Amino acid sequence: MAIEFDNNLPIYLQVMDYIKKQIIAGHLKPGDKIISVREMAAELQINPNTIQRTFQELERELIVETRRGLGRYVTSEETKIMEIKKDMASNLLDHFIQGMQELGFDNVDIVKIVAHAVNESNDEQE
Amino acid sequence: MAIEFDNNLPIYLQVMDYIKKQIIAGHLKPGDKIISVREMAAELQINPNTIQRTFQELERELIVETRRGLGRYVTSEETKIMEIKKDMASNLLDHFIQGMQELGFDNVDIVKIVAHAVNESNDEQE
Amino acid sequence: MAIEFDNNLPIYLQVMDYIKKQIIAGHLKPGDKIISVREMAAELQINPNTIQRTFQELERELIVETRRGLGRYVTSEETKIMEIKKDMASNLLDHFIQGMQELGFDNVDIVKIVAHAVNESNDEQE
Amino acid sequence: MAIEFDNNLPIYLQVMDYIKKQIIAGHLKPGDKIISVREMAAELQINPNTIQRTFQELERELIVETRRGLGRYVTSEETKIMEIKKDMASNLLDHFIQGMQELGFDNVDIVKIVAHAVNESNDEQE
DNA sequence: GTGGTCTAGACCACT
DNA sequence: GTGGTCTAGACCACG
Repeated sequence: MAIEFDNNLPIYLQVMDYIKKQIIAGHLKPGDKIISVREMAAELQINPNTIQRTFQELERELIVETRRGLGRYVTSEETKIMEIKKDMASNLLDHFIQGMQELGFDNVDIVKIVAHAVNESNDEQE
Repeated sequence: MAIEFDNNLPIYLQVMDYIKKQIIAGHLKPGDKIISVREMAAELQINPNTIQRTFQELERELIVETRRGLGRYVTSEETKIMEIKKDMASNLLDHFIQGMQELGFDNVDIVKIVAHAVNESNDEQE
Repeated sequence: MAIEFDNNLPIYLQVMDYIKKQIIAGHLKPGDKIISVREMAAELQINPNTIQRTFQELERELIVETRRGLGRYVTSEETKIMEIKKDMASNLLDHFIQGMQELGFDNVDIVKIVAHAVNESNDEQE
Repeated sequence: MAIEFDNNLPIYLQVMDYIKKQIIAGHLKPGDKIISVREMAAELQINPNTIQRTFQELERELIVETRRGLGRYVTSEETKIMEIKKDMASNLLDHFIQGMQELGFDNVDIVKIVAHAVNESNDEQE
């Protein structure tokens, strides 16, 4: 449950990312109640206000909804969740490929490198 | 020549990255003289203090060296440059693969997605 | 029967307004018995405590009176009701005119705009 | 420069409104530099964080833009400003007319009342 | 000097 | 108990 924080990025953004991934991975399902701000703050060892900020932003992105006095819930719109997954994947991909190209790798290299890395990670799993 | 800045990341880190990529891509060669802080500040529309900070860090990483009275130069150690390239590529790769796995893509998916994206980027270039 | 709540305003104030309007519009007449807190809470999808608070305030404003063991009733003083109507209208009017003036509309503009809006609303009704 | 705050509405929303009106009224012109968060906080006797929140929202609405280390500026897009004016006027109008209708005033009444109020305010000015 | 973020702790409306 | 807002004061990156 602990997040490894990157000091160069606002915490609330990193927690947003963390929660989005929890949703996409299915650990938080559409319509699920989300633990309270105070609880999550305690678990992640972060100030409640920072968690509050996190959810404020997630709510603005329609990923989460608040019910007065009851708590917060994951949006029940499955399409929204698929959309987030696509967006996040697409961002990762663009960032990676553009970065590799700027480092002078050509397309063939890039595919090879990924294939190789993936095989290694396979070996580890076995 | 303008960098698109991400407001959520310190500018000096983004400029460091930019310069490293210039070196690795060969636009700045080992031993090359680097333009002055003021010049670069003007080009990138950034405050000279921030550029100064950038070079301080690059110097700490032994990528750049200052010769008193002469200016700043790219390190002439080619091995150092190869090392940076490897580091940056490795960071990109790890970040990408870890992220994709957290989103629930398996290894086969990941390779497919990259291969597909790379082909598209080929088409654009033609 | 559902109220559209403005999240930025206390609910009990919004329900007070709603009930006052019901009285003024004649849907609740002087001396009428008011449905129970529980019933209203269920209808408006609000917690009974909040409805309770609403009536407390309405009682303080002498718009509603509690008869022990019998329930709550709309005040039977017609003058009181006229007074409320005048107050609410006057508040609406002041708020509107002051706001429009702050936006730079002069008096002639304001009358024109209202006349125009009212005609449109006429058309819709036909 | 002092705002009369309504205790039932978040301060940051009231300050947002205040600033929008300043812009629409021309006291803040497109492209103008806005006084610093700390300064405005001192003037309005509000905590700087609350002002910060105000501008965060105004920036999201594209009414204000931030230049790193330099300060905040009113958007230079005049169309945006006209748009805000129209929105705010339209909100005021809708709120007023709907409210009056709910109080049982018909369209003719409403126009009469506004015309009368406006004449009074004219008399005061003379 | 500027804005951006974070912590700490408080009060409120609502369930 | 929940979330929403506000205050107070701190540190950081940037100019």
